[in-house]
Amino acid sequence: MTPLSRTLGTASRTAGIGALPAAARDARPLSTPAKASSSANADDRSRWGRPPRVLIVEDEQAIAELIRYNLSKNGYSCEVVGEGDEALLAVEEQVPDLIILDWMLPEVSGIEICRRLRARAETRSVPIIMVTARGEEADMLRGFKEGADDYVRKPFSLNELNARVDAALRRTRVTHQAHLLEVGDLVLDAEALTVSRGGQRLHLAPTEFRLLHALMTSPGRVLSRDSLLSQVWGLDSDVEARTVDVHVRRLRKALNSQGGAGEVLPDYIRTVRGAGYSIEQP
Amino acid sequence: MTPLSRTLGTASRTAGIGALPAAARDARPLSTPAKASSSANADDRSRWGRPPRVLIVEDEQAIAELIRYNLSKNGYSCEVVGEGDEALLAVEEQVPDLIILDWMLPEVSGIEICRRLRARAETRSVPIIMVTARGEEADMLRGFKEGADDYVRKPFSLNELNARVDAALRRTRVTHQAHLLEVGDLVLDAEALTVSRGGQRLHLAPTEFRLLHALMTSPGRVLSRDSLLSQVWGLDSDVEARTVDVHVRRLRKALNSQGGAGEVLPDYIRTVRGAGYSIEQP
DNA sequence: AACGGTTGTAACACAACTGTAACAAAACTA
DNA sequence: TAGTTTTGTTACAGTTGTGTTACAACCGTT
Repeated sequence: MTPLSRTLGTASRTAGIGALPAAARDARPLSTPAKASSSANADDRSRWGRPPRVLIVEDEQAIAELIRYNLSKNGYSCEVVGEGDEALLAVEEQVPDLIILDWMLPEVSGIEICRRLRARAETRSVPIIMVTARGEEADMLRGFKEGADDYVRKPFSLNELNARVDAALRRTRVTHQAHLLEVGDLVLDAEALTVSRGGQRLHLAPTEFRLLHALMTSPGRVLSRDSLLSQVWGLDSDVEARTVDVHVRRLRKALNSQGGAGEVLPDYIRTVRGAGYSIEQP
Repeated sequence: MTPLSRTLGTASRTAGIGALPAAARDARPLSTPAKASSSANADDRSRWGRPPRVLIVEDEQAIAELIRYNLSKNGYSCEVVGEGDEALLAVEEQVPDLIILDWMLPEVSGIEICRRLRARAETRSVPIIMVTARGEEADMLRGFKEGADDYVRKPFSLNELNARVDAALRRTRVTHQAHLLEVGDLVLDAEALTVSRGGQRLHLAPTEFRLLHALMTSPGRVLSRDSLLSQVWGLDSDVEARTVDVHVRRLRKALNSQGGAGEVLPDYIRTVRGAGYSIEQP
């Protein structure tokens, strides 16, 4: 009944620019294009909604501290324990997003911890990065065999460790944040903020663009209206779920009506009744 | 960039990872099967239903051959290409389960390939292991940033490579296959919410889909109408038991009447008089 | 102040889906 | 074989979910 009588909480909405306006200035939380920055910091924060939690299991204080400092600097939340038992307790209390595990521990061996973690359902899929003294290949193989995800030799480069931590965390969230997304002949460039189909440039309104971006980030997967609302409109928006439908309609129109002619192309967006929408090759 | 460390004999590997619960925030009651497993190779075969396919992108013939030999010996199916273009073509033709990518390629650089692969929806989640000459740390960081999953320095140990290949595939299995249910040539994807028989996509109504999902969760097992009612309609529904029959009928129709023709395929759903229904290969 | 592009909502139309009842056809029992 | 129980099949009316359109508010620009 009441047409937009409410005040927009944030005045941060950008509208019409000529060519392809978009979310550039519009600091929408979840539509951030991939940044060329080195560590995944801001990126990971937005993906988890909180700094990823890393558990460091390392008995040599100096090294532990080094790792902790380094990761903290990159926006991770770290906890350090020096012994295997403590590690298991810490995990019991709160399951971390990633574990950095020294192989040579005083009491319970790294391998034992690894095995225990893999045995439990809650921790089965938590990535484990082993750290061990130089080239003990047998150890390394053993570690992989027990279900470790990655392996770093001491002495290691902090950059390398960072990179591996980022990679491991990225994997748990399957999507790699690339700035080019392709599905069939649909190409979305999250950096240039452009979309084209079959080489032909399309014009999308900002919301349409973010919607398409959300869909193309996980192609084939069905996204519910709620999920899209939080991705496209932000977690704290009071927009009706049906609004998504209208924007899907607009997006479809923009994608499928090539040129100005009345011709209609096959549809990329699939409606899944009772569930939501997904994008896939028609 | 020649030397490799010697080939250690053993091919013994184990992997003890099960599936992790798939979060389906959209649909109604869904549950995921969890299987236990032990041996990696036999396991990999059974998970994929075929030997995992590995694409090796490496211009130095000797090294390529060495890797190929080694992986083949361990039950992987390998394809070798020497250039970036070829790699992209090969992937176009058939998406491999894993890619081993040399960083230093003659024409198109490894990084470029990596980027291209990450852009395309079909290859976005294929794990990539980079291989590069001695500690070019900058390269490594770059690689991870572009979405590589792992990194191996030349000269590398074949055992290490094997271990990393296994670990990467194990991860794919965990994250990727968790939401796939298969019975015969029937495949249900709980994430994409799709069902196909013999590769042919089928259309199911929501209730039919949930019903099939319930049946496929425990193939071969007979589920009573009550049990199906609670799984599909929820524990607190006041739906007649006979309604199940009607939906089974609809589901059968959808599954067995391929295409639009009048032809009828063998039936996957078995009626057990006095007990209920079960799904199994016809 | 007017304007063109954009956005969220409401309202209606339409197609798809759902549960039930009723009858037909098996399957079992005696 | 006749009688009984269980399942298959069909039709239908009510319900729900989506597509579509129109519209007023909004924003930045002119």
